[in-house]
Amino acid sequence: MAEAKEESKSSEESVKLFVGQVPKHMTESELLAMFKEFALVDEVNIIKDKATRSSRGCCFVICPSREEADKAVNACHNKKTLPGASSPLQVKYADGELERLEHKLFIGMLPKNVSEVEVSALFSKFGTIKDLQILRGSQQTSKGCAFLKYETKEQALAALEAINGKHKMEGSSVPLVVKWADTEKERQARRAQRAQSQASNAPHADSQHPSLFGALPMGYVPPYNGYGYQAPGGYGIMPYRMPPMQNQPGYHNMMPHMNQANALRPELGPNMNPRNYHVPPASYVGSYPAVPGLQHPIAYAGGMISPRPMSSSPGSISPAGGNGNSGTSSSSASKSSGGQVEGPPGANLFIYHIPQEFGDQELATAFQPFGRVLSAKVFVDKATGVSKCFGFVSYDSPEAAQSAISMMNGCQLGGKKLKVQLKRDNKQSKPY
DNA sequence: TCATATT
Repeated sequence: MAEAKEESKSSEESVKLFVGQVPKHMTESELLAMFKEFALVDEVNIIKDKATRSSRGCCFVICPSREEADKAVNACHNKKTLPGASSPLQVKYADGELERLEHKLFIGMLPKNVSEVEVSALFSKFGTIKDLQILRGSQQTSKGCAFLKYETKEQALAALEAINGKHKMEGSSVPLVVKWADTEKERQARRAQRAQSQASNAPHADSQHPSLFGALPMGYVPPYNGYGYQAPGGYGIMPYRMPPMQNQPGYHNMMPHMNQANALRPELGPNMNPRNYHVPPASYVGSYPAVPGLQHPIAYAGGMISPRPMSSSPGSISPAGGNGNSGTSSSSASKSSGGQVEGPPGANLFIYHIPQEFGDQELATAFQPFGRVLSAKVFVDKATGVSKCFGFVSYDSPEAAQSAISMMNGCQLGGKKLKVQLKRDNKQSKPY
């Protein structure tokens, strides 16, 4: 009441939390009310899909202080499951937030023989050092870089500006590098970037000098011309100014090399692998409606699927009459900016033991013959981009899903047998 | 082995 209207109070000490596992139907006020039971909260922002404006199932929560933020985290993270969610709330500092709060510095180009004491002596001129660690390898040998935390951002900034590129430690011909430490996100990006270039380059190309590599900043451009250390060893700085990472891991571009996999690509056609193309039972062929480019749904049936009589009406596998599927695989399945499209109850499949090299496209293609595929998603590890070998396929009808189960469950694809089941249903029937 | 998503 007597409280002044708090506009955007994104002050230095307010803290942003990221919250996952938020049911898409919840509103910001509902969430605000809920979080206020546990901590002071200034604001809740639901994260929405740019295109559809619908909730992406997560939100940001702004707390006035770190203490309040911690209260919210401790009370909610993995502790509460909101109605309709499949797993408990995920409540954590938003990307970059911890780093921003800690004003952590990275120090590079340290001579290997320099110890904590010497680093401390130099940097304590700018403020009280809260934390300092020199990175060391197996024999405790210094990696030539360190992380350092001050109590305040101002102290860190002062040190950064005074020392970066300017101060040479005794016996060193090269000035120290001081920059804001990478955020977790940047580290992940770098990791993924490296994994990717490793996958596409010859394995001998990675002979970077480790300490130099670690010292080179990715996003930070110093206010002066160069660091001074690029000349001596002839190491160019240029390669480190990388473009934003490509989120598509290299294997997405790999052609599946198994013959069965090729058979899954209508655009390649079964004739690419005549030896692997098995003529399907006539009854099945006859019952399958003529769809351009899709006339070989049984290609992978060849010897792989136990020839079971189709007990359900053959018509039920019709891919949603007259869809605009003009032949190639890349049409209806992969659309929709980010969010997965879910089909009606009973039309969504969970699939396990998907071959490692399959991506969304390949999965969609594999399940296309049984009906209109609304979405197909293979799950990949966030950091490495490696497939987790499971995923989801959604159809527009339960009949299509049943057909896919009967044809594809137990089907040997790659090394293992597919497991194809109805997706578990998390949503409880709406109470009114 | 069942949707991990950072305005």
